[in-house]
This record gives sequence, structure tokens and C-alpha cells, in this order.
Amino acid sequence: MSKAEKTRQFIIEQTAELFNKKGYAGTSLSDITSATGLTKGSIYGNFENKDEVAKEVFLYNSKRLQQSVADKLNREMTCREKLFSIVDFYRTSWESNFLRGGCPLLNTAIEADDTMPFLKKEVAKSFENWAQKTINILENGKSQNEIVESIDSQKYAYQFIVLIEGGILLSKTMNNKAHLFNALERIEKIIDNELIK
Amino acid sequence: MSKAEKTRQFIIEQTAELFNKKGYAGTSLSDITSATGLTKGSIYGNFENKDEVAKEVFLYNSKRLQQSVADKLNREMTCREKLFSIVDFYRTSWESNFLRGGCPLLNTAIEADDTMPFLKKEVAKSFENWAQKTINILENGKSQNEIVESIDSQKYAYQFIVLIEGGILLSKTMNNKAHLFNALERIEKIIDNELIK
Amino acid sequence: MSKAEKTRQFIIEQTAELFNKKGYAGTSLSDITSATGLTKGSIYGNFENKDEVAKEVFLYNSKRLQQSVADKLNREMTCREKLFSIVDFYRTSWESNFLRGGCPLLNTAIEADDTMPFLKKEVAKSFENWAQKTINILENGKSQNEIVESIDSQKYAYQFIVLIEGGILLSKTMNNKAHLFNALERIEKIIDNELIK
Amino acid sequence: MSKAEKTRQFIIEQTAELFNKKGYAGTSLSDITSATGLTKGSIYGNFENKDEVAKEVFLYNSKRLQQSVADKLNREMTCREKLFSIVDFYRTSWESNFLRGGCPLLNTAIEADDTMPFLKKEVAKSFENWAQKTINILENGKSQNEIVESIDSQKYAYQFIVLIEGGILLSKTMNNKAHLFNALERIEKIIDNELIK
DNA sequence: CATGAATGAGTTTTCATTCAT
DNA sequence: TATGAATGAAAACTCATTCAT
Repeated sequence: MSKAEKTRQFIIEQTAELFNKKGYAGTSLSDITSATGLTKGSIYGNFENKDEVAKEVFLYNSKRLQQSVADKLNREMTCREKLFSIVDFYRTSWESNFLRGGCPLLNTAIEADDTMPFLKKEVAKSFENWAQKTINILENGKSQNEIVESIDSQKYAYQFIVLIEGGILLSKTMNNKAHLFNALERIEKIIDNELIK
Repeated sequence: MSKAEKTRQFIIEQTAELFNKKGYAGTSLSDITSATGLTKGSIYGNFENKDEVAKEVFLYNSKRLQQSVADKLNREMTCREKLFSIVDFYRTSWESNFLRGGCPLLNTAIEADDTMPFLKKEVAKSFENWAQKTINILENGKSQNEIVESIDSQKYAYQFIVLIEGGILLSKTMNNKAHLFNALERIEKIIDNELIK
Repeated sequence: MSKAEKTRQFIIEQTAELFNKKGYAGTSLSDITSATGLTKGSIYGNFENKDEVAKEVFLYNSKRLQQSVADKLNREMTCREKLFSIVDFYRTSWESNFLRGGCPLLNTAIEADDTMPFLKKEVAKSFENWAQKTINILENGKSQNEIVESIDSQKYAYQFIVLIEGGILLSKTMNNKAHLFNALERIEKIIDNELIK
Repeated sequence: MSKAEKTRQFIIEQTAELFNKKGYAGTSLSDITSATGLTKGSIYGNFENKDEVAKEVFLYNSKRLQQSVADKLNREMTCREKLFSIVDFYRTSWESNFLRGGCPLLNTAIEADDTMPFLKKEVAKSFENWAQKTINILENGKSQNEIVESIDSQKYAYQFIVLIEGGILLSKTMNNKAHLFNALERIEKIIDNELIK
């Protein structure tokens, strides 16, 4: 890892929470220099412009999340165990998630929607990726005879995202974890009632 | 209605979509003067500051939405008809909702969360209001012997919001109405399977 | 007194202290409307512009002061009694003078000096007027054989102003009435040692 | 001296006369950029805000004055020579003082009095400093057996300031140096009649 | 590579003033 | 006369970005 790459990574990590809390428009270059202790010239030496920082921070935040989920899974688990593990991740990580400003996919999706097309594209990719992970588990489950063959994996994968993101939104806004937890229970119910053979 | 009140209302209406699309921080006073044809002095003659415009625009957008839903309902409907009517509203209004920048509650909730406490409070109130409307329908349904008595109205009311907002989020981001429509179907399923006697 | 004249007077009186404290540049038309309860249109209906208000307020403040001094004097007094009466006025009025923002001549002289020629002229006239009053007393004293004939009345009259204004300046700035009181004692000493036969 | 410090100093020097003439409220950032040839961004890069510029300019003006007086004095002088030297400074510098907008202590004291507490504090300090210098000379004179032991040094020190500032005020306002010169003569008379043994 | 110092266009807000009603 | 509602210019300040060193 070159020095340049280290500095880039340092900037990204130091500002990840900032961007997630204040948004991309709301985070100024002065905020970035304050958070990193570096100068503006240095930021521009390592990134083309603020948009590039924003994009890399989003990718970092998104990957971090994805990795945390992946860390809970392993080869030996049944399909059901994997799905429940994912659901449980959102339950146990709620507190820290909350403190770091909520889900970066949700936050970025909303802010980027009508104003930052380059970011919106990345968010869409992240959601697709997330959905694909769930789809893979389900399809694997089908071939392992654990999941009902006839179900539309993609439909369920996205429905789980809907419930999780909607739950985070409401819990964050109302300052009440019950809404997210209810949504997670709903997902578990769906898994057991509609997916598991 | 005094001229001042008319101008206030004019400013609010002319900038409602703007704020919903570009966000509160992202909408500048110059944007507001462009959209209204008025001068900065005139904006400040009618509002204390930009925050007040933001707040009033949110309240306007929120009430507009609420009214549109309410317009679909009437006294003669059964509880089930009312609930399905609400769900259907989000189906039929999807296109226009989409073009106006998505759900103002969702957008404002995310933007205001860590940065604009005065707006966050209003969003929370709006969500509560919305939930209460659904709760009232359900409680009414119980006393009319149409809804299972033992169910927790509040829990279901918020779960519907979770599904609708999560659905809008995903559909808007992925540019694919299927995600919202799936979520709406899920709500209908829940109504018929768990709530209606 | 016509209604117009009454309103003019009302505006002047309500804003006299304001102008003396905040200065002419520092007092905005909004300050004036707040202090009077009138509208901007009404201010402009009664005065040509802010400068005219400023000028009239200065004249009002200046005359008020002059009148207060004059009220302490009467025909029967000796020259010495009159001079000591004037000096004593600044001693006894110190507190209220202080609370109203200090001497309007001093304040206006400084502010108007390099920026508001139309006001500077008025302040100079006021000082001349004040000096002339003292000169008259002294000249009268000469013809009454109470004051040394050879003294330069004008020189002493202005020296008294120097001591009074310098004293007010220092006492106000240091928040310590001793400086003014010392200056007043100096005047008394000069009267008895150099002027009175 | 870093470039930043040089620019700070440059800004202070280029605007010192401006502030003294137009006052702190009356000097706008545009005035500052015009006087320096720099941009607003550059001013804010070197000062926290306009208040900080104002304060530094006052301190500069105040120190400049103090230094000019100090330059006239040296170790070999008797106490009387020193006091007369100070008095004479105000006589010989009258013209340039006048052209630069008058005494910065006087100007700032009046403007800051009811509106800018952070500046008022600095002016008070400057007056104290000035008085202390005179007190030191007098106390030294006492121990050298040149000054009457029983006199209250502080009282006389402040009385000299009263006469000088009152004199400047009147001379500036009436556009007539005689008032200041009279006051200076009065000081000299006091020195010889009441202080010198 | 990073820094320090600058830029110019932008921000929100306030100003004195006007004028139809 | 007084009001309510506007205007346009100017205020203080911040922004993302650049570039010589």
C-alpha cells in the first residue's frame, strides 16, 4: 500500500461517519480538513474533487456494512440459519448503527436521488449486490432442498431490504427501536412460513 | 386571506417540489427567488428565515399527502375497503409521487435526522399522525366486529408505514415500481390473513 | 400642534435614547419602528429620510440637555452661583446621563466627525451655543464687578467644556465616576482662583 | 515572520486609518477589500471575523500612539522634561492626528461604549496603560525629590487624559486647534504650580 | 506529496427606501 | 396620513477549488 493510498484510506475512514450524518452536500471541505487534520491541498492531492471523496466514502461505508453481515455467516450454516443470522445482525448492530447516523445506503439513496446521479448509481449497485447475496442463499437453499422451489427469490430478497430499510427509517426518526425490531420479526415469520420447506 | 398570507402560500406552493427534490440544505434562497419570481427581501418579509420556509413547506407537503389519502375514504366503506383504498392510493399515485421527488416524509426524515432537529420533530409528528389514522380505522373495525380484537393496532399501523416507505425508497432508487408494488401486496396479504375476521 | 407634528415629536422622543446608545449608523429603521410601534411608511411620511430623523433626534437630545442646565439657573443668582450650579448639574445628573448612553454632544461629535457632515455642523453649533451661555454669564459677571475683567471668557468657557466632556468620556469608559468628578472639581478651582475677583 | 503574519499586518496597517475615520460598524468588508486589494476570502483566511480585524486595528492604532509618545522620552530627562515632552507631542502631532481621524482611543471609546463590549474592554485597558505611564513618571519624580510627595499621581494622570481627550474632541469638532492647545497649556500650568517642587 | 495562502462565486440575511392602497 | 408589501443593493460570511512553493 503506497503512501498515497494510505492517505486516501485515512481520509475516507476519518470522514465516513461525518458524511453519513451530515450528508454529502452538508459536509464541507473544512469539515473534512478538521476531521482529518490535513489541509485542503492535501485532500485535492488525493482526490479529484469533493464528489470523488463522497463516492469513495459511500463505497467504504457500504462495503463495511456488507462485510459485517458477511462476517456472521459461514459455510456450515443451513440456509435458514444464514437468513436468521442476517436478520439478527440488524438487531444487534442497531445501537452502533444508530450512533453512526443510520444506514448509509438509506441516507445516500435519499440525498443522491434527485441531485447526485453519480452517487445514485452506486447506491443502486449496492442494493443490487445486497439483494444478490440473499438471492444466492435462497437459490442455494433450493438446490439443498431447504427452500420451496417455486418462490421468486428476487422478490423476497428485495422485500427483506424494504422491511429493513423502512424499519431503520422509522426507528431512527421516532427514536424507537421497536419499529425496526417488528420489521425484523416480520422477515423471520416470512422465512418460516413461506420459504422454508 | 390577507395579501401577506397569499404570498406566503404562493411561496410555499412554488417551492414545495423544489425542496422535496433538492432537500432543505440544497435549496438556496436564490432557488426560491427564481422559483417564485420574488426578491430575497420579499421572502424575508414573509418568513423569518429559510428554516421557517423549510418547515412550512414540509408541513404543506405532508398535509397535501395526508389529504390526498383522506380524499379516497368515506363513511360508508368497510374497514377492509378503507385499508385497501389507502394501499391502492400509493399504487395509483406512484407516478406523480415519483415525479415530485418521492415521499416528503421519507426525504425529510433522512435529511433532518442528524442536522435539523426542528424539522425532525415535525416529521415524527407526521408519522405519528399517519399511524394514528390507521389505528383509528383498525380500532373502529374491532368495534364493528370486522377486525380481530386481539391484534395490536399500533404495531400493524407502523408496519404498514415501514413497508410503504421502504417500498418507495427502493423503487425510487432502483427506478423500478415493482419493489413498492410488492410491498403493497404484502400489506394486503397481512390485512386479509391477520386482521380481517 | 398638528397631528403630524405630534407624530414627529413622538418618533423623536421614543428613539432619542436609542440613537444616543447605538449611534446613528447603528440604529436601523427596524429599530425605529420597533421602538415606536409605527411602520416604516409612517416614519417616511413624517421625515424625509433616516438622516432627518437623526438630525432631529440630535437637536432634541441637545436641547433637552441645555434646558436641564438652564432650569437650574435663575436671575437672582450671582455669577459664581450660576457657574457652580452648572458644574453641579453634571455631578447630580451623572447617573441618569450614564444610563441614557452618555452625552449626546460627545457621542455625536465623534460619530459624525468624518462621516456625517450635516450632523457635525449641528454638533458644532451646539457646542458654540453652550460656550456662549457660559460666556454670557462671565461677561455679565464682569459688568457686575464679580469676574476679573482681563480674562478671556471664551477661552474659559471652552476649557470648561473640555473638562466636562473629557470627564464624561473617561468615567463612562472606565465605569468610574471619579474621573468626571475630578474634572468638575478642577473647574470649581479655576473659577475661584482665576475668575472670581 | 510568516506570510500569514505579514498579510495580517498588511491588512491591519492598510485599514487602520479607515477604521479610525469611519468607525468599526461603518467600515464594511468591502471597504477592507478595497483598501487592501485582497478578497473577502483572504480577509477571512487571516482573521476569524470582522470583530477580530476591528480589535487588532484598535490595538495597532493604540500601540502606534503609545510608541510615538514613548519615542520622545529618554532616560536623561528630568520628570518635568518628560511631562512637558508628552504634552508637546500632542501639540506637534495635532495636524497628522487630525488628518488620520483623531485619537483612536477617543473614537473607539465612544463607539464601543454601548455596543461592542469586547472593544470597550480594550479601550479601558489602553487608558489604564496610558495613565500608568504618567503615574510612573510622577512616582519616579517623587523619589528623585522633583515632585511634591503628597500629590495623588493617579488623579493627576487621569486629569491630564481628560484634558487631552476633551481638547482633541473640541478641536476636531470645531475645526480649531486652539481648544486642544489651551488644554495643553492648562496641563503645563498644573505641572508647574501643583506638582513640581 | 503536502502546505499555506489565496480566489471568486456563492451563501443567508439586513438595509434604507418606495408606493399602491 | 398611515399601512402593508415590496424592492434592490449591500451586509457578513462560507464555499469548493487552485497553485506556487
